[in-house]
Amino acid sequence: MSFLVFVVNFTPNRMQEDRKTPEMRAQMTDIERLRHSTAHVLATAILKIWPEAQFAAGPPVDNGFYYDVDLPHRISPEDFEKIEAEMKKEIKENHPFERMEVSRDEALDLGKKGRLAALSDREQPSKFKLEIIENIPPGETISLYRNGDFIDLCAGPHVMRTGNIGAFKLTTVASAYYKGDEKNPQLQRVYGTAFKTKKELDDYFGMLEEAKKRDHRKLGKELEIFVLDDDVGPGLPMWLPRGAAIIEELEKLAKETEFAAGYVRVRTPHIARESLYKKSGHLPYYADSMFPPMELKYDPAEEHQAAGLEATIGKKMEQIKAFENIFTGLGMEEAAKDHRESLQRLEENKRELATLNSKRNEILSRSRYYLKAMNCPHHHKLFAAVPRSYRDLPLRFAEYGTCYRYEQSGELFGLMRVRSMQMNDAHLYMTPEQFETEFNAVNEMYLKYFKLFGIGKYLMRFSTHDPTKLGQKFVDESELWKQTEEMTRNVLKSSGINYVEVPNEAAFYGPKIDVQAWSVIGREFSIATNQVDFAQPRRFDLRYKDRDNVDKIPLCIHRAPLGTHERFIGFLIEHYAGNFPLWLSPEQVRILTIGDEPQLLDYSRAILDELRSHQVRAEIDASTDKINGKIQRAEQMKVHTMFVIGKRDMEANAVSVRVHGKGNLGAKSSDEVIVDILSSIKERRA
RNA sequence: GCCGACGUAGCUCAGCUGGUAGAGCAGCUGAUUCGUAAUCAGCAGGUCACGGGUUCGAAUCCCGUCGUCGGCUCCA
Repeated sequence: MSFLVFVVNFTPNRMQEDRKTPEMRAQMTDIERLRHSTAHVLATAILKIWPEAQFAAGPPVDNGFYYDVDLPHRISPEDFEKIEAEMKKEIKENHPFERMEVSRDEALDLGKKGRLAALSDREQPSKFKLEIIENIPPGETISLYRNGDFIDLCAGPHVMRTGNIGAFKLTTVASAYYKGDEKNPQLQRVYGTAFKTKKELDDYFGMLEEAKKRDHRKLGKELEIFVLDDDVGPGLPMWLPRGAAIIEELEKLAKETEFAAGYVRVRTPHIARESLYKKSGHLPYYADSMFPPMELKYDPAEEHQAAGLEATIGKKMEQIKAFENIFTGLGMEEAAKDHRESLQRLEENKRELATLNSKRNEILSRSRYYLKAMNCPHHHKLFAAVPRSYRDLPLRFAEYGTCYRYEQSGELFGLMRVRSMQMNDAHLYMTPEQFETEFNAVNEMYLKYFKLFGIGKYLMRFSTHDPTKLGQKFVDESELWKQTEEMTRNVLKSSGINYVEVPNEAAFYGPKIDVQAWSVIGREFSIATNQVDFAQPRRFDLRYKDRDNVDKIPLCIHRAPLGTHERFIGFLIEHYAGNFPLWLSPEQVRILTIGDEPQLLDYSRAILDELRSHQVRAEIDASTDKINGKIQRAEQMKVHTMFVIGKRDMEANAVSVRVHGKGNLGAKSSDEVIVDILSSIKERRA
């Protein structure tokens, strides 16, 4: 497990993208400094091969560094050898990294001459570097770094000499939008990594190899947990029996936990009319993430009505046009005088038209159905279905809801990013006074789960809104945003939970907390979420009657401590490397018989039946393979416990126990072993 | 969605610069009766992702589509 450490970095990416002050840069660790210097050497090498290359940014990142370059030649991994050879030369020459401080004008002058991020003056200016200079605040020192002929605009810091770079390797080339904005052109991003010694570099790649063995896509296939089939569709995983078994266990866990915490379970359909998502406010903010709607045929009455409206609207449009033509011919002021009556009628028509249009839209909207991308609107309808009193609150609706999101094709990734998912969802409705207790209880639920699964490295991200994006990305309720964010921040502070605040990442309906964890592959994922919603209860006109006999709007929390089955199990596969604890193990016990004598088989089957009668997922391998072969196959499938049963065991009323990863534990009384197994499952032992 | 790479039997992979497919494992059949990580033999498995094109001839070269992967953007 120790090799997990290298991927863990508690700084969220988004914050790294912010401009670093010179003070922050000075805090660069030794390894970051080394990698940053290697990025300069990379640029030097690329320029030796392609002098026209234009460089943008070249920072150190979690496991290495990159440099963004604009170059007509498409750099491919086949070019790496050539580039690395140039880099080695540069390192061998052992140039010092010299820092030079220049005035803004000197910097601009060099940039215009194409001398920044270059080996010499060039015809084309260093366009990206010039832009960076523009963005350096007035008071700040502008510095250049030189190694050999290469001069770059750079705040540093660097290692002393290129020769200090002990070992490096280019890893991949990908594209990246300039400044991370989709609207900007794409640059080529060359990635590499560097270490002080060759051994550290080799160890790093060794660790990557180890990590690959845990990849949930690889293990998921080998262990027969899930499949993705092209005919079913991209991002639509199907669960094989072994995967479904894990799902069953997670649901059991969630249902027990939620029941004990006072939740009640509800069930809702997978689709809903467009009108529901108009009401919830999802359509303007979320439509891109939803599958396109299904259009149903109107029923004849509605169709007739719609056709009628269409005709009426057409007529009105013509009338208005005719009036407008007249008025523009005469000039409005005169028209108003002469045709006051007509003008009034025009206004009337306009109003009528608006009404008719909205009626027609409503009819159309009622014939359009969406696959649900979230469960909240359905749950809100359930809240509204029955008159609620303050005595009913908090009310906690839980459902393992099935949702469909139309994720962009490039986002799909094994089980971690899919288009169909089942969420450990619940919506909690409460009075403002109950908020703190409820919110805390949800956070505690996560922590309890994480302890159970042995998830030690995680980060709570508190996402808030960006006031400049009210009405676009976030509902336009400035005051309520402030209030709920303040409320949430206070709860977090007083509970003492560690968290980082991430601006501009809230849900459209309110601030949220995501719990981020790292897969062994080095990717970060939100696996759990806890979101405040002040917007939807208003939109759905949810109310409860308070003590003072006044209708009030409840506050809502959306929460999913176990996230979705897809992502959570993807995460668990990598977390456990497929070696699930007994309670989660898809196949908990496999009985391996030595030989196939009828008496022995009877004895073995009786034990199988006993296990199954206690809901233990048990199988028997009564094939004619040799015992070593049976063991090999069971071990490969990572079956948790094996009962090896031969004549000797049968005569002693025993089984020989073998546990995956632990080997042969010797013969034990079968009754005792079963009791042990049952208690391990019941207690969900690690 | 964007840029790039890749796509050969259920799985893991061979298949040179074009001459119309091969191994191991898994599967099936039979033999083997074996005490803690593979008993032996035989059989069967492929429209080389899909659709066009170049060519006497395409798994191999070109174009397009789909999918997967590495990133970017986005997210549970």
